[in-house]
Amino acid sequence: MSIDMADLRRRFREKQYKVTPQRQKILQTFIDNQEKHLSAEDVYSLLQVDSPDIGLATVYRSLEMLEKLGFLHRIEFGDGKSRYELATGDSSHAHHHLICLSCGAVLEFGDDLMETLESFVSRTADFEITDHQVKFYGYCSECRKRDE
Amino acid sequence: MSIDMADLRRRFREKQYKVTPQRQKILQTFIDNQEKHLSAEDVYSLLQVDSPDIGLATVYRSLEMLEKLGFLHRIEFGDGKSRYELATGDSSHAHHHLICLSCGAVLEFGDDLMETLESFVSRTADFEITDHQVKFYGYCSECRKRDE
DNA sequence: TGGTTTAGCGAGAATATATATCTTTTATGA
DNA sequence: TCATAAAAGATATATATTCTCGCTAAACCA
Repeated sequence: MSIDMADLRRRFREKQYKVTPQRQKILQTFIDNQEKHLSAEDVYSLLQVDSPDIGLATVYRSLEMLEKLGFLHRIEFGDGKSRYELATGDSSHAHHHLICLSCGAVLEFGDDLMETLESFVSRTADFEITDHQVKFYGYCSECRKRDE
Repeated sequence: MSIDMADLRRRFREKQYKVTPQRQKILQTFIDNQEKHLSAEDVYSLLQVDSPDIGLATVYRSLEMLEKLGFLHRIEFGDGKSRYELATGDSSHAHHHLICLSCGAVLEFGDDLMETLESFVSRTADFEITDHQVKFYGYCSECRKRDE
C-alpha cells in the first residue's frame, strides 16, 4: 500500500503545510509497518537505511503535524515515550478522564456505564472527541512464569 | 482520613519494604488530595511545606514502590509526566492494548465488544489485569470557543 | 534494649525524550 | 522563474526520570 497523494496534498494544503519528501517518507514508514507502534526514535532508525539525511527533529515535527492532520494516532504506553500508529477508521469505547489536547485540562466524568458512551459523553460534557484509548495494565503469562 | 498503619505495615512487610516516615508522608499527601492527579514534582512541592528534607529521588522511588504495592495507580495523560492517584476499589472497563508492567510487551487484543471484557480478556489472553484506563482525547468547549 | 543487617535516604550526576533556536534550503503560487 | 514563507538539519536546551554513592535508620534478633 502506498500514499494517496491527491488526498494528502488536499489535506496538507488546507492548513498551509508543505508536502516535503521527508514527510512523505515518514508517513510511508507507517504504511510499511501497519501493525507496529513506532516511537520517534523507531521511525528515525527505520529511515536511516534509505534516508540517513532526515534529522530526528524533523521526525518529531512531522509526527506532531501528521497527528494534527489525522494521519496518525498518538498512543501512550506509560514507558516515557510517545508512540504512533496509522489512523484508521476503527473504534472502541469507554470513559474516565477527558483530556483536552489544546489546554491540557483534565475533566472528570463520574459515570460508569459503557453503552453509547462516546456520543453521550460528547453531548453531556460538551467535549469534542477525536480519539479514545482503552488500556489494561497487568502481567503477561511470560512474566508471571518468570517472576515465580 | 489517615493511614491504616496496621494494614500498611502488613503489606510492606510482605515485600521486605521498610515503613519510613518519608513513605508515610508521601502516601498521606495523596490521602489529603484525594481528587487530584499528582505528578512526582507535585508531591515534592506539596511536601516542601512540612518536610523540606525529602528529596525528589525519594519521591520517585516511593511512588514506584507504592504503585507496586497497590496503594497508588499510575495515570498517563500524554503530557510527558506520570501522575498518580490513590488506588480505590472502583472500576471501569474496556480494552485495546495489553501492556505488561514487567517487560513492557504490548500485546494486541483484536476484539471490539465490551461486555465482561476484563474477565474474558484475562482468560483468553492469559494476562493478569491489575488496572485499566479508559480515556477520550479531544477538545473541551473552552478551547473550541477560543480557537475560532 | 542494643547491635547487626540491609533497605532506604539525600544529593547530585547521568540518561532519555522532546522541544527550541538558528541558519540554510526548498515547496508553493504568482 | 522568482519571491516568500514554511521546513529542514544541526545542535543547544528543557524536562522527566533514573542511577550512583556514601551515610542513616528501620527491622529483627539476641
